[in-house]
Amino acid sequence: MQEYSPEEVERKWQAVWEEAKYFAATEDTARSKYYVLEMFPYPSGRIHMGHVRVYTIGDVIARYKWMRGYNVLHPMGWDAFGLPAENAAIEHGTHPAKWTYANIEEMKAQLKQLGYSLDWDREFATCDPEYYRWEQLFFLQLWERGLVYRKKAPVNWCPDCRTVLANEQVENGECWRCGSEVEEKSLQQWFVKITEYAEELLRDLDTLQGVWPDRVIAMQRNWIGRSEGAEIDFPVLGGKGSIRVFTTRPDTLYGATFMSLAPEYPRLEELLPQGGDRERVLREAERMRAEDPQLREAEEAEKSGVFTGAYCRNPLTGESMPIYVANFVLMEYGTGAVMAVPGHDQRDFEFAQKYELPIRRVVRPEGEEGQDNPEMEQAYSGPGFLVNSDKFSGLDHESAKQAITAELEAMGLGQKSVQYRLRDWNISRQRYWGAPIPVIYCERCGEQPVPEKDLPVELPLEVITHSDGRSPLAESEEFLYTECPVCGGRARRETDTMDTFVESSWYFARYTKAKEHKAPFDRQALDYWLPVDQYIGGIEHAVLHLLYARFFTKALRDLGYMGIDEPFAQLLTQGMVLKDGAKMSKSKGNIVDPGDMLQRFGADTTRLFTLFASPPEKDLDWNDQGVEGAHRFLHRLWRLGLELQDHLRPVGPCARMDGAGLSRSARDLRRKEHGTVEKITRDMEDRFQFNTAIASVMELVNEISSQKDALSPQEEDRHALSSAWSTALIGLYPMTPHICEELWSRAGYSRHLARQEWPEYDPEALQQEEVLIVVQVNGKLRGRVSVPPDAGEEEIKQAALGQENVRRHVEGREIDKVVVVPGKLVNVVL
RNA sequence: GCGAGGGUGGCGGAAGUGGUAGACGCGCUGGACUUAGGAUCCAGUGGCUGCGGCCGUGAGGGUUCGAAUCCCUCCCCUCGCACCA
Repeated sequence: MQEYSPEEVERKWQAVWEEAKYFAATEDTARSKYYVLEMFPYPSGRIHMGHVRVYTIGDVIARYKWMRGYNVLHPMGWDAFGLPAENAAIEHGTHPAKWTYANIEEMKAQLKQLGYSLDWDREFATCDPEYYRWEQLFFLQLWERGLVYRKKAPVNWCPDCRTVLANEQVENGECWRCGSEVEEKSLQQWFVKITEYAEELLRDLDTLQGVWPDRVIAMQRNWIGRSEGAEIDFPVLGGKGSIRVFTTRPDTLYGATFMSLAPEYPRLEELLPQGGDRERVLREAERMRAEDPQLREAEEAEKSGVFTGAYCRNPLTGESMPIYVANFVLMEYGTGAVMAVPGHDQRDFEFAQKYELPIRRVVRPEGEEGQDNPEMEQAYSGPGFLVNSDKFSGLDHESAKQAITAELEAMGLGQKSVQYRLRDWNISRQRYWGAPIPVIYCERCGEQPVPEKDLPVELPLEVITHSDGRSPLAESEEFLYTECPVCGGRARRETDTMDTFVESSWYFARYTKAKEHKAPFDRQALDYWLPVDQYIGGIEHAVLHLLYARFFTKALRDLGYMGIDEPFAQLLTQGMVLKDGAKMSKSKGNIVDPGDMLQRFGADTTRLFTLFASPPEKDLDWNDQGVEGAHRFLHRLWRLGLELQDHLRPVGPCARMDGAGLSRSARDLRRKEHGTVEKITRDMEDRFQFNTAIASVMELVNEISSQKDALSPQEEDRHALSSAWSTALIGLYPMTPHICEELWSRAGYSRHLARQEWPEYDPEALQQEEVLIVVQVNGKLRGRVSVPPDAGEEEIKQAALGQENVRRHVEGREIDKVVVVPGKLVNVVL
């Protein structure tokens, strides 16, 4: 018998699929479309197990949807701009472009070896000017609409990457990419007004409920950080205007006994009274500003501050409140000034204790009636009723928020306000290998957009990259100097490039017509394919790529490019691939290389193990013995296929047949076959539980193995066997397509599995000839009886009570009642 | 602290609406075939047992004829956010 040779089988079928362009999508509006997409890879060199996992999951879905008759789009491309290319260029003396394209070739070959059903006709790399030119166009159009602006601002600087980072790209004060500690720098940067969409980004999360993982929704909600409250003006004594604060607790205004300002508060100096401690206060504020932002922003950090000598007036109590500078007040959030309510805010409480400031209860918890002025040991931030609040006393705190805000509004000293934690997206990067920002600086005319007809602003390829972070663009005279589009005078180009997250914010839309050269999109193709029906990727992009892409979709919609609000109808976040319980890494030396796996076991085994070892969203601990188990199963499948092939008829899966003409074994086999279809369809359709789908097919294969010799040589039984075998191959095909195609053709089929339809099971074939009834006595398992499926309750009951073991347990005792669940069990209660 | 998700054999993991806990696979044990096997095949495999059973899904309580599943109290783990006023 011929040995199973994955290499041979896989090469053969990959060639067949490629030649026939089986997986090229066409805009066929008559058919329902299904767009399945995995987050595209950065071409780092070779693929790793994380790639194998995500693309395998996507491929199973794509192949399954093909079988369900959908017009499937399953494209692939390259997130090709980015820092590693520059670093590699410096290290190996090559050019980022050369390095990148070489990597793409290598990774593409590996993806092909894995047998993914990708539409390679739509492939593109984001570093191609044909791609990023449209991004430059979007930049200009967003700018025109006021959604892009330039400002000097304190930004996150990664000293290792030698570039700035957006807030989303800083994790615990460290660079998301390299882990270096982020520093603060003040630079002129380009920002995209994502905050303009904060409300919509938050609101539309509701539409993703149930189709996106809860935690991703939670993380985005958290990140956007909407807070409802009021802005309140506190007049400064001495006629120096007023200080505006934002608070979520206007109900506690009567408890505001002092004011805290951020050390960066811009009007600080003018608020200080003449003479006295001016210098000392400014020095203290300076010291706080210099504190390590990491430490300063930690909750455990010691609260400290300095009294400014100035006072403001509480607009409702009329009391004067000392103004402090406090290290825990952030300039970036709200107004940079906080009304301090020590009775009901723990930070203010600690501050008040330290500086001996008055602490007053204004919200009394339920059940503490009469205790309006207790000795407080900590702040109370819960619900309750107002006390010590003049005419508002007695109101519940929620109504008091409304009432007090309304009162302030009437006085002209406040109004409702909503604040977000989300900040605008800083997209400037001080790097070479990215899409140039299409802006020209003219000494006379200032910042000017590059005219659309001059796009793309191409990244010059003849440059030298430096290890010291000098910008090659600033050194390239050809790139740098240009004419001002307004006055024609000598002008300079912007030398910063765009954050690479900009490219990945719209690539999914470009696939709908990747070869469109006159515009970013073909509207018809785009409307047909979008949104992505199933998106798959890592959880690490919960507030990075996934937030940016949602924002870009809405922005492009408003620019008139698309008609959708959300880009990804369903999201699956796959778990990590671990080895020995830890993330794979070079330093730990626990890397499993997909290349090795392909060589030793082939694509089908690698895919099968990856899918079988754990459900997609959970982490997967790589297990070499598990891989061998998967390989063993495929060997068994192969041997079985070769043994059966000459006895099979190409009757198709779930073939119609007369149950009465079948032997007992054949009927059992047929029931198993149809039951398997029912089970795996559910697993594939609703929950992407590929591990249990595989387990079910394994059961069917085991059943075929054990029944095959008991079958009669008659035509009817042979059909049952053929049908069951077809179903097994179809069920496994999305996971292990090569071996299944081969065995399928050996089973006598001429049409390939790639074009085969998914079977429909026949509920009648599921009918049991006898059903096993479990018999319990007082809830404990005491026996089993077989009864006809249509047996009535009484009949089942009698059969159960007739069981010998059941009789023994019941003997001599009175039966209280008998619970009969037809088709399932009998419980005799004594 | 807030938010999300989890705790089931030696291991990965199964158990659509409460109804035989442990499917499928790994590992392990015994056997067969073999010069040999880490190949293949067969049988077994939650724990304890006086072989009648008893105990078992993080702990404790509850609802129910019946709970991994529902309710209450608590413990532990993982991830995310965290001085955001």
